[in-house]
Amino acid sequence: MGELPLTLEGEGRQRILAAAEKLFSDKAFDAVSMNAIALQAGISKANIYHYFPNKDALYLAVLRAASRNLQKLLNDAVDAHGTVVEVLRHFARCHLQALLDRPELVRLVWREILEKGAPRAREFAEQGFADVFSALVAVLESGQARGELRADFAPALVATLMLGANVFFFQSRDILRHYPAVGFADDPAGYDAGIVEILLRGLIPESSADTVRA
Amino acid sequence: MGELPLTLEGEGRQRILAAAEKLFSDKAFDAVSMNAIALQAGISKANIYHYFPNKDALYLAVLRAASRNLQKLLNDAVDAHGTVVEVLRHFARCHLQALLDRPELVRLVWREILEKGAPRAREFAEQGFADVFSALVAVLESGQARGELRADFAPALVATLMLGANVFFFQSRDILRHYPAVGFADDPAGYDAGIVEILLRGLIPESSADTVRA
DNA sequence: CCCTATATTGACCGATTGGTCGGGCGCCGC
DNA sequence: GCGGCGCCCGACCAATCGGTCAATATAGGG
Repeated sequence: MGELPLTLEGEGRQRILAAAEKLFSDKAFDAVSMNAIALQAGISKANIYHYFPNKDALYLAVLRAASRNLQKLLNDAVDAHGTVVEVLRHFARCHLQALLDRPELVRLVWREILEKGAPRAREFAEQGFADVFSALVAVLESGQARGELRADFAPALVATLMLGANVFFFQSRDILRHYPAVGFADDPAGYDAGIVEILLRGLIPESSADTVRA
Repeated sequence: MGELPLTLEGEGRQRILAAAEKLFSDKAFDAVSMNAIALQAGISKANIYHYFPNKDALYLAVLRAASRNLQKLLNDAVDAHGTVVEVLRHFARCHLQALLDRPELVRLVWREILEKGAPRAREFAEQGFADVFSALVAVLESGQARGELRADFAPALVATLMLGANVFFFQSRDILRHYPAVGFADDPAGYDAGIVEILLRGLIPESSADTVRA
């Protein structure tokens, strides 16, 4: 018992998980049949039940793995060094790149968050959200403490703004692409560079910035 | 033929549409059965087929109506007067309020946009997006032309940023609410006020704003 | 070689799915 | 009174759903 198998452990299990991940990321839970998963994995439907007790458990396992992988990806975007401004630039770019690199994971997890009627694993999907959000808030707070950023804004609000900018870009990229006025749909790095610059410097010309305060 | 009925026209039809709208906004297409819709509407399943040829047509009709209503709501947020800054403040507040007032419509339309596997009526759902986005871009452009806003940013980028801030807030409000650092989850007006202020004035203290340009 | 444990399968189950059909109910013009 | 027509329903259909089961293939250890 417990001896390490020389042949790939759980090779069949991984095949099933990969197939289910692909299908569940494209279509909703009820729109994906166990037959379709078996077909995609190249095995029989009954064989799935050798590894997973039922459809919900399989879905949960897929979401669990996706959530873990996504969380790891996104956390990599947070660890950076240098001035706060540099960290923010790095975060924005890496965060969006992570989303775009693994769109299946993002769609999978985000759909679970949006679904109002069937919270199968909502708390679990929210976990990835937590770490990134908290880390970003911490960065902003330290920026305020060091005097690199204004002290009169709520860090959580700016964190929401930045995350929202990236998530919204990810979600609506296909729509934005066929707008002539949008030149950044296929240039996520440029998008984030612009976003961060605007956030840092604002939209008001400096000469008239004081007129806003009234 | 064509005589106006004194009794409510399409009263049954409206009942079905309302029931379907409620269910389709909570759960995905395949997760909502015709039986459930009939039950919710208080009629028989067979009766639905007297008004709609099949499930897809019903869903399409629901999405059509929702998209139209949402579009109307959101367009109201755009028409405003005064300085560009005032218009932006008004837009942000009204736009988010519209989303929060009719969450069923938003979820319905937005799910259709996110679904990668079954574009039942994507183009149709995107229609609402178009008007709001264009209108917001126009506002920003006029602000630049009048010199009220800086001239060195892309209007479409800022429009994306603002819409994303609201949509993301709408989507993740339930998650944000149980973060202690977030005080604005139940104060959308305050959230948007903060967003707009940051966008206008930036995060950098004015004294050190020039250090960013390097 | 056999024995055991894991993998894998086709056939099958009851329940539910989207959709159909024939007929009943009620109202309005004749 | 009496057709006709829009509205509405219970019963039914084939197909598919998630899930079960008994039977096989496939290994590796003794």
